[in-house]
Amino acid sequence: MAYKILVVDDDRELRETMSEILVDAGFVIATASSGEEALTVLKGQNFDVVLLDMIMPGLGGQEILPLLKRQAPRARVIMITAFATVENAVAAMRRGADDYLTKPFKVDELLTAVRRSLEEARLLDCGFQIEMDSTFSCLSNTIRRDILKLIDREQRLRFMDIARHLGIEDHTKMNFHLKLLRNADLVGQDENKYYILTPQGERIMACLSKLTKDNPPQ
Amino acid sequence: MAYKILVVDDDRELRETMSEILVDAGFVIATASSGEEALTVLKGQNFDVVLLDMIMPGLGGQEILPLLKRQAPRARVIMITAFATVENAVAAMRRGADDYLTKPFKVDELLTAVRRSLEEARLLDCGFQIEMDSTFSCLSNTIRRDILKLIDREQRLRFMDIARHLGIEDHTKMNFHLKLLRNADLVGQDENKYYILTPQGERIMACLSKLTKDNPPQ
DNA sequence: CCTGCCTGTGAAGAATCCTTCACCTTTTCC
DNA sequence: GGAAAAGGTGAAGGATTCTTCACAGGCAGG
Repeated sequence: MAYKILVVDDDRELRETMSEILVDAGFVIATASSGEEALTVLKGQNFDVVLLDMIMPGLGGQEILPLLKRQAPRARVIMITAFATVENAVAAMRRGADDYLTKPFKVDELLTAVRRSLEEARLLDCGFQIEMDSTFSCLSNTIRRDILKLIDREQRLRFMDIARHLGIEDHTKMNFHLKLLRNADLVGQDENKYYILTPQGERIMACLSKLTKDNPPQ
Repeated sequence: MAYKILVVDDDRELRETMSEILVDAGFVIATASSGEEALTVLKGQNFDVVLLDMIMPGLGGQEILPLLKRQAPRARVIMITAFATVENAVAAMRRGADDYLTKPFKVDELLTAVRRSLEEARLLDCGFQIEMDSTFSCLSNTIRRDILKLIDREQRLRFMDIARHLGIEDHTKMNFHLKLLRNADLVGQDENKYYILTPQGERIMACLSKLTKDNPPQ
């Protein structure tokens, strides 16, 4: 399963050079000579990485970056420019680029950046093959979300601590919800039976904290 | 409700200058003279923005950035350095900094960066005051997730299109789930009764697409 | 007008989820 | 050792959620 990379550059020669390097390295390549063409190509297929020139006639890299991210949110984007300033680089990253390469670059730099992006994508995705049904049905219950929030804040808690914190006097009820959380692999227990978040649980909470604001800045 | 900013710098003079500027601008400031101290301060309270010097004795900005993000995922981090190269800037952004400022900076640059970060945080948070129960209980059901995915892909669909796409022969069943999705404000209908995603629905799907990979790169 | 299809409602029953109760084992502490 | 608290199980019943069925208005085309 070779990784697919889209090379977007108006300079035909550079496009072909990059393609050659990447093909030699075992990647599957498609090219586009403009931002508009890139968006069309992206409609048809999924890419793992997009190499995007900043400066192109018509829509430049800066302009299509947000469109591209919307079209293919899972693709990693590496911006390429000859015009490297700190401000430009920061601006590109702020807009959602994942990495930034300055022309001229060495073959190794290109390959390193691509491989690193792929590696990061793998880390992001992977281990994250969630059992959606159990995960979301866990999250659909207020008590369970409160338990998660509490453990997330306190790091490690034991059974009765959770019950008291949340004012749940019936411990069998707690147990019922804790069991569901354990089955969904969102919480686990350490060697001393303290309840803790699993890695999955932590990721979910990180994601959740972006969707809510229950501690608004006072 | 003034915004709270944490200034982390080992240079006392600069720390005080920045504090003064920011206090004058109406922010509430705390300071820390090292990475370690910053983490301790962060334990006690929530900050909206952290200004973080890259180069400090002991733990430098680079090292504490991930710890800081873990400790306070909602805080926006602006890195500060005298040693500005494109590589450094890109590296800092890749590690999770939200912006990057080079010393020496003008008063305006500092204030602009801070205000922009706050603005972005507001955009991220806000409009996103989800009704969690209904949202998650919607997402906990496979059929409803499939409906969302389908609408997300096709943009606009009418009732029977959805039913046929998903192979649901009983339309009243579809209707039941659609009603829940409408109540949770995840899908809506346009003027021609086509079903579409609401802004909320789109945000949720964007978030979801990061958590799953149902179109793995072939 | 009538027929067929699209879209929708309300209600009854099936399936699932949540709570509660009775009961049990393990740990902790006096 | 013994009492109290912690931590856990299984089963019964109530509360929700999901499916199914019967029914109906709106709208196209013959």
